[in-house]
Amino acid sequence: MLSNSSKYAIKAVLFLALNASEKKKVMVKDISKPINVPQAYIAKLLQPLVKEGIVSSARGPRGGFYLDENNMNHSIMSIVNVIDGEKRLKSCLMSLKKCNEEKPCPLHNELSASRAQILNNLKSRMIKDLVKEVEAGNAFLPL
Amino acid sequence: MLSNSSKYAIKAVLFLALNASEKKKVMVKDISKPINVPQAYIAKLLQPLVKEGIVSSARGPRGGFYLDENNMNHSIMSIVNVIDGEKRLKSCLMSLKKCNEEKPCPLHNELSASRAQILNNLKSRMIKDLVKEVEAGNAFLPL
DNA sequence: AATAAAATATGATAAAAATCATATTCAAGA
DNA sequence: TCTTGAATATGATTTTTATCATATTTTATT
Repeated sequence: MLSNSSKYAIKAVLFLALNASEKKKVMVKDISKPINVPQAYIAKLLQPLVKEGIVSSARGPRGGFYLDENNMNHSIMSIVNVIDGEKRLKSCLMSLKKCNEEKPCPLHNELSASRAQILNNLKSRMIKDLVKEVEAGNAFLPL
Repeated sequence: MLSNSSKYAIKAVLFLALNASEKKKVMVKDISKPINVPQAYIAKLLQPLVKEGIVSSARGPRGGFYLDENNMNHSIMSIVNVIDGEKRLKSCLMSLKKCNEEKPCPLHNELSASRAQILNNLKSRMIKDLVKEVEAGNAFLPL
């Protein structure tokens, strides 16, 4: 459902949301260790996120990555879409092109509801919402 | 969530359940075309399923694959487990080892319920159940 | 017994995903 | 303006997954 890369990206974004700010930028090497993802790998994943405005960055000395208010208003799904592309989440569980509500495949009926729940959730939950949950003590790191 | 291989395997099993029997065995080449999976590939996938008793087979002239009553009593999850291994479905959406009900990751709370639904479904639905749905006209092929 | 038709076993190749390495660009501070 | 510290861009390597090919074994049929 989610690629490894997407999972890593989500972890990195969440980590930044919780631990960085414009005043306190965090360098890749200081992201990679706590989220347990190779530095070069996460560095590469961050690029398209910066380009899409989900993460902010600054080069040079005292540079690094962080999230501002705007960045935090992106959904979790938007992260996945940037990294994995749109269709990964949208295709049916069995990847059947011809499967739809009128002519559902045998797995469709039972699974599509719970699947839709997951997708809705990823779409409607913003980064800031997850941050709030952690701050309220209802969810936890480390990632 | 499901590998390509698992999806193919499920398609093949379903196809056999609907179109083959001990009296009317079906050869790989006659499976591969309708389910739209390369012959050599599906042939390989069928082997472990035969070994695990999810599919029946016979060699030689008039040989082929089919499902008997016993075979049909396996769950969809059992197919996935044979092809992808047990842990693929079991690991958390984010693949976080430390994530659990006591210390859920930020995505856990909202997602675990719908996820559990899907898994339960795959576990409790037997091949014969899907066959019945198709026969009743509530679900459709082609796959 | 010999033949032919099928699955089975094994391994080779190709494609995609994940990981690693390095050169380039930009910005801050001296 | 020079140096240094950081992201950024690009590409190479490795690993995994998917796909293809072929030789072997089994069994029904003649």
